[in-house]
Amino acid sequence: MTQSGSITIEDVAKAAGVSRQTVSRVINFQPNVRQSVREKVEAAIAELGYVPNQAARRMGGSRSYQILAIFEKDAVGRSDGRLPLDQMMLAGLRVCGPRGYHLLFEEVDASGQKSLGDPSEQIARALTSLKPDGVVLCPSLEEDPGIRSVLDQRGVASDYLGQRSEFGRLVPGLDDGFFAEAAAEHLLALGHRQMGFVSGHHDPVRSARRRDGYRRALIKVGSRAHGHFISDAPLAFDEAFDLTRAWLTPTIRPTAIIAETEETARAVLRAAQSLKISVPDDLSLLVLDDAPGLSHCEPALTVLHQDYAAHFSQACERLITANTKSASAMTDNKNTDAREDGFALIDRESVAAPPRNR
Amino acid sequence: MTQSGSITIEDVAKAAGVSRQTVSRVINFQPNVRQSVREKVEAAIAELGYVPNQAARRMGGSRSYQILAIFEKDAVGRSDGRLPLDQMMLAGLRVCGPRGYHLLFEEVDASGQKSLGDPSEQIARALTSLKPDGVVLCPSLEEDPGIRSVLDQRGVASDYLGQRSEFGRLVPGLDDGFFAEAAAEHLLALGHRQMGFVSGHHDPVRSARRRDGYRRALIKVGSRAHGHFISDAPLAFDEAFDLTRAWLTPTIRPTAIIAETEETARAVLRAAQSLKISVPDDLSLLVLDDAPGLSHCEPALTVLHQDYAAHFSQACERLITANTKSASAMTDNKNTDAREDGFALIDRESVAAPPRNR
DNA sequence: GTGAAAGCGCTAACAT
DNA sequence: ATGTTAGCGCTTTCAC
Repeated sequence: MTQSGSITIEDVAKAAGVSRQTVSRVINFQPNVRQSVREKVEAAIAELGYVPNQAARRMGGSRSYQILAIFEKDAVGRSDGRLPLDQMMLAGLRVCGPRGYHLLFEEVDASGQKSLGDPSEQIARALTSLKPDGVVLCPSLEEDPGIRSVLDQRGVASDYLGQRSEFGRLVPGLDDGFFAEAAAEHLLALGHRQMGFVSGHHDPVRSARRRDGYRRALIKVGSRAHGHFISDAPLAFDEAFDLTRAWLTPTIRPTAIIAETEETARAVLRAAQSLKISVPDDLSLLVLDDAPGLSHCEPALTVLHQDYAAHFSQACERLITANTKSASAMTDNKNTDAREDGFALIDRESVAAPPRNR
Repeated sequence: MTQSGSITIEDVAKAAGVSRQTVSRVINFQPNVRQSVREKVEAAIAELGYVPNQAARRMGGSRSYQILAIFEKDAVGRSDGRLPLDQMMLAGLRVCGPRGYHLLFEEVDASGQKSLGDPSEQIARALTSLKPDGVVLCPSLEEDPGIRSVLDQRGVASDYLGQRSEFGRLVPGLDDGFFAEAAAEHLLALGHRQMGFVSGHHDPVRSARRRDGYRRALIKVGSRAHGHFISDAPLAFDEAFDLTRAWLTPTIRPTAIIAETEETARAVLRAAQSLKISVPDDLSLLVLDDAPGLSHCEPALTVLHQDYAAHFSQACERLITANTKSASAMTDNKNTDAREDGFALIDRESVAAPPRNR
């Protein structure tokens, strides 16, 4: 069926009795091709099993049908709130594939490798080698001015996971503050007022933004809990365990705790168990980071998590759309910003109303 | 510093006062360039910040510097023993990047999508579009004859995660039998004889191979436990819980259990707890699948896991090496097969000698 | 609406 | 050991 010696656009042109150019127009969905001709070409394509050669497209034209995702070495992984590269990739693949785009990942290592140069040089190299149509900068690379400027200089389209407003301006990057605020408000709505926050995130800056969001939510309803029940930095398991025990021992204690990661959540849970404090009857526990094992805790832990995969695929989509649009309509990108919230609640068994409300 | 209008091989040639071809030879580490000339060219490259254009290399030559990893939709993820795509990608990137290769991932969906055609057609399309130098077929795609034959026809180099011997012949694919055998032997060496095996793997075929390996190990030492303490199919949490309780209730009961996944491990642990059977004092628990939360169980769970990332990066490496070799030395690939075992023990707290041995 | 010509940046094959 | 000549398969630009 499929022949071995590559089938080129030339072959299709010949088979359809048209010029290469017409075939090119058809495969690129460009105008100025009569319907009848288009159909003839499409038939020839189907019959010959023609598939355009990616490298050749890049060579000839201006688009490369490649989008490049760049992430920081330490920012991806399976613990402490790191990015779920696997899920992001799957989501990205599913938007890129059908549109004929390919997705490439590149890791940059900020911790000064000598031979490779600094991160922006690494990226510059990748850009000239690959000439991607767009790049997705994963957190917290979007905050690196050196990288941003390389991208700008080259005029490479870039996008990010989410955006937030900072000092009244919209800046790229996840809105961790809003996210934590939403988490707190979820518990507030249930009636909780004495509410704790245990940090565990690998990125102290993002973690601090989350604590701010949590504070805002509590201040808004006039609770002073944020003065008492909050860790002032990301904690490891043992620290989180000790801190939680300290919170839960006195009579006045939180009725709900937000744990930033799987690890801290397990610590909180164990601390509660050690004190015979029942979850969720006496204490609600909300985790900001999902993991498969969380559904097999006793009780199963309720999670509100940032949907990194959705954020990522949306970034890919925007990049592709911008690329396609500018090629034809070139409508001004007024940045409609109908971005989703980008987080999702998985309601399991660890969150309930506070005791006095029942 | 770095100029915007692309710097090409031509620019370097001019700057170094040589021909394009000589520059090409230098960047490809080919022979027949005088040391002095080589240095002049290298200097020019460094000065101009030249980086070869990937697409152009593909167009001109026969190598594409791309390797394509293909996986099945349902075979990757974070539960039930699925492939850790993120870790594989990182490992792969780290071998490909330094050698100038790029890594692409492609998902195939066996569950008959109409528009895309069957898996081998999807792959055929990717192959003609990308012309990768090699492809890594992830489990259990290596068992699909249709896919293998597409690869063969096109003469695309392919490699796999591991290999095992089957009916006396070496076939591609992970050696799950040997792996489970090793797990059982680890416990056997500690003195366990009554040993259970709880399946939970998403792939029943691989799971069955593991159970066989476990059986072999027990038979080898004359234990009959494999007749009693083994699930006959992959189990979900509740089933694993019930089965384990059934095993642990009578007087004659296993002193060790191998759980295939995080989920089943948690089920076993809970079953033991519910029966007040202490782990590891009365029961050892060995898990075949790691997850971050496993180190925060009570007790922390000991894991022996297949190192998919290592398998994957080794496959990439072999592909690249073969590609490079054939370009210069073309030594016959006698398949030295110095492949690693490809699994690793993470010794935590859930495995100990059986009670009677202490 | 369609076609012809001219590259894109590189490497293979062949000179020299 | 080095240079020259052809392309690779596509898109762009510009004719028609």
